[in-house]
Amino acid sequence: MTKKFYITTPIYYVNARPHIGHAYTTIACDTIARRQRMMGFDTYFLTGTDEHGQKIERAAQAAGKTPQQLTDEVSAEFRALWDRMGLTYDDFIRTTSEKHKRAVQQLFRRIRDNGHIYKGQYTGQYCVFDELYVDSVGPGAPCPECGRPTETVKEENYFFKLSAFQDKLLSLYTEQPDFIRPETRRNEVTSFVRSGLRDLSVSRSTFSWGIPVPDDPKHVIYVWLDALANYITALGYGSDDTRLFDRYWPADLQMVGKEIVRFHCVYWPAFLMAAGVPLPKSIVAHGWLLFEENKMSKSRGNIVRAETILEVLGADALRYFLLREVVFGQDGSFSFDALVQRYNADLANGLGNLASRTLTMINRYFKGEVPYPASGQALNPPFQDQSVFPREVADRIIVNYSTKFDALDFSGALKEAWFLLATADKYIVENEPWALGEKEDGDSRSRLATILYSSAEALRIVTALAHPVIPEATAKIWAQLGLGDIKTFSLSDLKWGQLKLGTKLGNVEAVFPRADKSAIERMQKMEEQGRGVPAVAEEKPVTPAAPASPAAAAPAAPVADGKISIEDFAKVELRVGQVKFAEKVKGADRLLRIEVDLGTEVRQVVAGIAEAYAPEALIGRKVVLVANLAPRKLRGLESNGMIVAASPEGGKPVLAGFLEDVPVGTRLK
RNA sequence: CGCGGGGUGGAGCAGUCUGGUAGCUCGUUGGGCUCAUAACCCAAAGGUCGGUGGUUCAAAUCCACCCCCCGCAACCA
Repeated sequence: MTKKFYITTPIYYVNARPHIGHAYTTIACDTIARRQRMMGFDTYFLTGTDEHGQKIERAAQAAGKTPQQLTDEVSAEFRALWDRMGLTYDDFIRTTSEKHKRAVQQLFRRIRDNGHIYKGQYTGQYCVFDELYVDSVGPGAPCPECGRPTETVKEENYFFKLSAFQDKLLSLYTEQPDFIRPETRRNEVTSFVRSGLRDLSVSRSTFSWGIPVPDDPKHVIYVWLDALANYITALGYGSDDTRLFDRYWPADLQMVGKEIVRFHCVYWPAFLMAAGVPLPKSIVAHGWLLFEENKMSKSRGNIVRAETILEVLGADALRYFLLREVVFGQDGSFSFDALVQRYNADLANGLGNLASRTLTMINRYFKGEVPYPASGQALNPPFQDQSVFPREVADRIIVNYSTKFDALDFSGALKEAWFLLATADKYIVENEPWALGEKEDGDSRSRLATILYSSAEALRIVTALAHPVIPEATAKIWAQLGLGDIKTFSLSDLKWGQLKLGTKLGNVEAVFPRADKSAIERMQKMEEQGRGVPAVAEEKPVTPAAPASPAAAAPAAPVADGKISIEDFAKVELRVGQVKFAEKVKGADRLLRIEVDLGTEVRQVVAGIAEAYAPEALIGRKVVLVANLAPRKLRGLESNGMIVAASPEGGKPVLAGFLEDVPVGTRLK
């Protein structure tokens, strides 16, 4: 019986449009899934979208859409991008599907019937952004996760007895160390659980965009319970047809971003225990992708979309870069420069060039047929040592590659494979096949045959190993080697010497044309054009995982090219004001309390410019004020407007002003 | 005492858990080769591994203290 392998990505929250961070997670899973298939495992690969919750409800409202319309759109975008990238998921689950909804209710019932859910009263602070209850803080306190103000809620809720699972979870982490990888994340989770777990509210009655609680439809089920369940509902848990569930559950590997480790490593196993469902074997957390050392965020305007890279360099380039450049599990850095450099050095000059030189010579010297190595087997030829390819290097690399790949050290595994490429390049130069090609004698011919056979064999092995990572190009090289469809090759059989003599080569052409500087410029330009107006303050990093991106107003899709209409601009009321009074806000480094005369009234504004301006220097100065901004409390002081300043990256703010005199109160337009 | 991540040749990083000759990629310089996508190969220069102290036969690695940088938050409507 073949062994099965079930792998999942997080389901992506549809409040953010897909970007390179989502792609990173999904590519990693796709690569693992491809390798498992090639190794002969019965593999099932799940991804999808998470579509419920208050954030979505509000975002839809802001965009003038129904929640279903919004989620339909964004979910389709994810799916379209995955298809365009050729990702080999077996199912794409949506939490708004009927199948999922019924199954989640089924799961809820099971947990409740098992006595792990009770009804209680909750009064406290809630962060809409993180869909998180915040314990032991006062009204208006900032969310400990994201810092946004929490909202006070008072509800009658259903509670899950999470506290009862503390010991079971701790022993799970101890007895099954691979349950959380890498180790640093396991330590974090362990100390979190050890510090004590509170019962978890698992229903909401303040909004309706969710799955109704069975027998009590005033409530909807907590989005995380809803979302996490996707991993089993997609397999048919809680439905009439549980064949997939029986075949694939428990999951072998569940990939998550480091920011949602807690949900997957604490809540998820607790829910499953409560329902009497077996636990997944391993939750693997990866790091974040930074852009040129900085976090990607909408407000920075430095989010990179996968489409740009696909367009210019292709999916393989992106896949290779992400898996080779980033040490898996740690944060990694993305930049167009680094991408193009990797592409040229490793793919064009490395794999592509070895394929090109090897295949060209076989075509030229042996009319396109893989030549017979000397002495029949080529593997023990009578030449001086350097004519013999060091096949033990190949044997060792096949083993090392597997070991590292299985430990999820993609970068290390690829390094191994590329060492074989370098070995082959060196081997070719040392043996100068082009010189032998000039000669007609039998010895030269058989030496030449050995050399080219060996080069082709090294190429074949690297191609097979790299196929899960760069599927398109390796499929082409495989065909150029005359080996047909690489999908039919069984990776577990890979070893030196399998290349059949006399194999007729396919058409040879470059698989990785070199990229020049214009590629970088093109990608940068595409990103600039693709960027919309930065949404409201949105500082969450680009993370692939579920509730990744945020802010209610975010997906209120701007006009296609990111421009706004004059009407949109007119909504912002900018007026000239004069500073009447300014003082430092006590206990704050950067804040000034400023009274600004608008002609018709004097406003109190709190501005974060104390580092750049002394209070007394501001008095009498004319400034530009956003006059119709909603009031906001800062350090306990109400701020009624925003003073406009240039905010250089990393520098101090510089106030906007006028070179000529303007009357106080004048509107800017 | 806010949380987290870092400080290793010019650049970017690995190595730190499990002490034992400091490694990789790119770049630079010189040379070789011409089969190949101006690609490939060889060689060289370049590091007191942030600092101080400790443990040890031995410290980039373990311990203590300190300095600096970057996110995030407090306070940037």
